[in-house]
Amino acid sequence: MQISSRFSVAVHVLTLLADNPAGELLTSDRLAGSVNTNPVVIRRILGQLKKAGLVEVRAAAGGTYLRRDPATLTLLDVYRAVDVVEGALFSVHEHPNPHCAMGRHIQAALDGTLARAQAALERELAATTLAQVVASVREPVG
Amino acid sequence: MQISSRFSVAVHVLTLLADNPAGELLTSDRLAGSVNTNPVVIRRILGQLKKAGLVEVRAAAGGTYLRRDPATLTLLDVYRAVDVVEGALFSVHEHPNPHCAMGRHIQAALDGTLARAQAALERELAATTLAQVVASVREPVG
DNA sequence: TTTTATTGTAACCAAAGTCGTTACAATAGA
DNA sequence: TCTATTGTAACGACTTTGGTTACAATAAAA
Repeated sequence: MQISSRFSVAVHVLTLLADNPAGELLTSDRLAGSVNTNPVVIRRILGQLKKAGLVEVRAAAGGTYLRRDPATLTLLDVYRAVDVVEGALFSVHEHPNPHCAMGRHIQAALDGTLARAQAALERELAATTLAQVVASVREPVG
Repeated sequence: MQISSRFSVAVHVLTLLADNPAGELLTSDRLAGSVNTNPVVIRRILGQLKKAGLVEVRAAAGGTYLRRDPATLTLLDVYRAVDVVEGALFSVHEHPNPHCAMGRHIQAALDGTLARAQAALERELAATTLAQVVASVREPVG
């Protein structure tokens, strides 16, 4: 099982927007061209990014532009925006046996442990900004 | 999207085994009772744990016992054993547009970033032993 | 040897999520 | 008014998950 590519596609799109000359809009068709997918897939993701305030989308002779400073926009913001993991990353069995005290205690102990692992993942995402991604794209060596 | 409960069920089962008086076997029926699921689900998971050398399973008047020292068995071992994430945790779009250099570079930069996030998660899992889980179950306060 | 409890595994199902696609109304700039 | 674009609904094919039934293989015990 993998985390939906919605997240990586969103970062891809935001990177293109951040790299774009200021003020110029990119259409879902052009963005889809770079990712190589269907424009509707891109529009669905743009809808989520818009809802989270990361981009502004214009209809008609339209397109999208970035609404946040790439230096302060972290991958955790994107991760949250596209709603790729709702709540807990690790699923635990929903209905533990209520008659087994041992079982209940294990679930509780496990919850804490798994939450720490999830937090480690999110800390790493929070430590990476869109500006850093753009920089490493421009200079593949670094 | 969440990581399969196979992983948390496996840790649950191993915790029960570690807490069990030495030498005594637990059947899939009893283990299923604590987790509150079907014995076949447990047996499927035990099969993976056995394959990875974490447990020994006996047929007939059978059952399962732990084969590794809880103090050195980490949650990363379990995570790997149940094969809950094959390869990369984050999926990236499989077919980037080969004609878009920008797109290709973004994919490469993204791969590195996402691999770091995954590594952070796995480091945390590797830092937690089964013995620690057992201890926190026995003493819920700590 | 026979009996018996248990494992190992195949087969099937319903539910959910993903990703791509077609279609079309709504929008806003020229 | 014309036109390019967005927003969204609807659908399909695919995959994974978790539960269930069924039954042969196994090995301990009687």
